[in-house]
Amino acid sequence: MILRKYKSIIKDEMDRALKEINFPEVDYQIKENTNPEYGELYTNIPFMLSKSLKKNPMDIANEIQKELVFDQSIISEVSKPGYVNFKINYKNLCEETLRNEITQLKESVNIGENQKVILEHTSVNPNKALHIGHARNLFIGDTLARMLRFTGYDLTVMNYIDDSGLQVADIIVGMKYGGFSEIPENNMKFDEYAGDKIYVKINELYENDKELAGKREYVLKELEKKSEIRQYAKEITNKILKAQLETAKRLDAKYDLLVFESDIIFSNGWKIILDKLKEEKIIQLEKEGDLSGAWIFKTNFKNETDKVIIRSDGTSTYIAKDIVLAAWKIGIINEIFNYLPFNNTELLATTLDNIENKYNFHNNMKSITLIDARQSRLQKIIKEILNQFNDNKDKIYEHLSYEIVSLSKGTAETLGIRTEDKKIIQMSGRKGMYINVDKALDIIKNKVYEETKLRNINESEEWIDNTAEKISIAAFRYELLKNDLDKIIVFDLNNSLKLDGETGPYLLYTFARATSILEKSEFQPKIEQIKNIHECLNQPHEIELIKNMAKIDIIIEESVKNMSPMRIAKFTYNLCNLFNSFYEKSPVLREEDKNIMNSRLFLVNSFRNSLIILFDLLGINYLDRI
RNA sequence: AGGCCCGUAGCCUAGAUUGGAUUAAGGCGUCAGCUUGCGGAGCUGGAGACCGGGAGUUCAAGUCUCUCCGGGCCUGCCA
Repeated sequence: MILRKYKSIIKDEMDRALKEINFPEVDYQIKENTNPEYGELYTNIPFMLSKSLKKNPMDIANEIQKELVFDQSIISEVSKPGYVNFKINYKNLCEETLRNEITQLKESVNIGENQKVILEHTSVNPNKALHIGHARNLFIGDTLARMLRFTGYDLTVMNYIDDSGLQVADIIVGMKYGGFSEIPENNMKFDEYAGDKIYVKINELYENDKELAGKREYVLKELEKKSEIRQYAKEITNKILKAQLETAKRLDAKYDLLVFESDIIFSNGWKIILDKLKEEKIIQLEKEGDLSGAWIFKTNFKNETDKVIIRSDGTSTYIAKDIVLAAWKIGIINEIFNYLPFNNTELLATTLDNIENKYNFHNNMKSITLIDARQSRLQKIIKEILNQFNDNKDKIYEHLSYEIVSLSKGTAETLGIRTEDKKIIQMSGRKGMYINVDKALDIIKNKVYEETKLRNINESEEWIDNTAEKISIAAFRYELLKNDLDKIIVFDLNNSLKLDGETGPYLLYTFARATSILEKSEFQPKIEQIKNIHECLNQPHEIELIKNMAKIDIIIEESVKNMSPMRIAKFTYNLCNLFNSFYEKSPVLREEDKNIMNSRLFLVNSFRNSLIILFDLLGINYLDRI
């Protein structure tokens, strides 16, 4: 719509010109300039051609530039060692940017073209409450989901529920044989109760109670049969899951589909996959050695040990279920589930009940699985196996990896964790070394509540509480999104209580400022009523703000292509930063020249509209006042 | 031991895809300012980085290659 449009106009004309002068084809790009002095865009193709043409870049640049023909909105210039720069007429850029409309923007960034994609995130074992590491997964996943939908993908967001694993078994052992009550004490949230009170304690008890430890193996086996214990476990895990989903809802994450591991186990999917694996000789029966009698997958990777898929006793390993799930996602096998609303909500869940199937979630063009970096090896193996199926053609299975959240030494110590000489502490659900999402949020909220109250003494208790809740979530969300996926986040409670600088509250504050101006102005000007808006908004800080707003389409496109929520987060922060400079330097309501005032007002309104779009992508609820 | 990831001011973090042109950008902290002015959860300015070390490729390297150092993770017939 804006800068992206100019980029493609320039690219087209460049292509034409290069063909005209008969230059060899190279894969070049139109890039953004870091220094606005040289114009908005440039190309470095003269350098790329310099060698093969045996000419110096400056001459090539001149040759190209002479051939280029644009209308008055674009000026091309050659500068120093051999760049061709493109300056976009500020009048055009300014007017087009300020007229930003969401429908137009969506159209211009429609890179998905309705392609069917499935995104899995969260996927926390239903035996404990979400901790802040899970929150990172959830925030990244939910933000990606918003980005993919915005750019026109036909997306399914799924949450995988491992309801038959060892971790669930621990809770069942605790309740059935360990003497733990099925009802939490003091109205504790059920997921928190299971995780904090049972999971941690039962693992301690195993140390000295061999019989209890034996029960765990028994329960685990029963979970894979249609047994009474399985039925019981289903009830318990559903209660935990509901509690987890309450937290997810508080964090503003939305899912379309829950896939239960137990439904994979009891479906015919595994049999189909197993036959295919054997038939296509992807796995093979080991005849001798340590793994004798097991079916294994030999990896191509250097020095990797072979992966057991079926144990010598005939049972399947954990990875087997993942292969079925992955194969289902990209349509290597047909639909194996039916679907029912979960807990009477809009959220759907898999079922094997024989009902009419109105939905179809398998067979996606692309599958994105968001799991932390520790599972990279396993995911690599799954991808490798999928690649070997004959009927896997052009489908993409992608593991989107992100680094974990660790605790700072100080924060770990406040939890009573012995840190010894370690600088950062890895969380562990089993050892009870973690910070619950709800608790972390409550701590942040207490602080935000005080700050909000100070600034809004006349507001109702309800208003303050609701506002504090929203600000806290924005703070938490931004905190976990602003780093790139490959960076470990060291979580420090004191640090996350910061409400200024590059934070969620700063974004909300900026939004409220912009809103406040618009509320106080008597009318909203139409751009047609303003004379020469580009001349009224011609101070450096105004130009910089507008030019950055013009980049929104490019940023959204790049963020999606690189699966980078961080890029949108940083862009939004930068835009707010520029707006606050504008706010200090260009008074709006106090400006005496009516035309200038209206121009600024119009800018404020456009900026606010841009923020609404960006906040929506980031999952931040905007507030007109904070 | 092998594989993957990280290393940018005191601390944290950007610097995208495919190397490109200002004094390498921002936040925290620190120092100095700004409010009878549209919300100070803000703004302006200062100090603070030879981008972990070294070598290489290139007209051009924070960015690519190699190597070394430091840190993290993974490597189960557990899930």
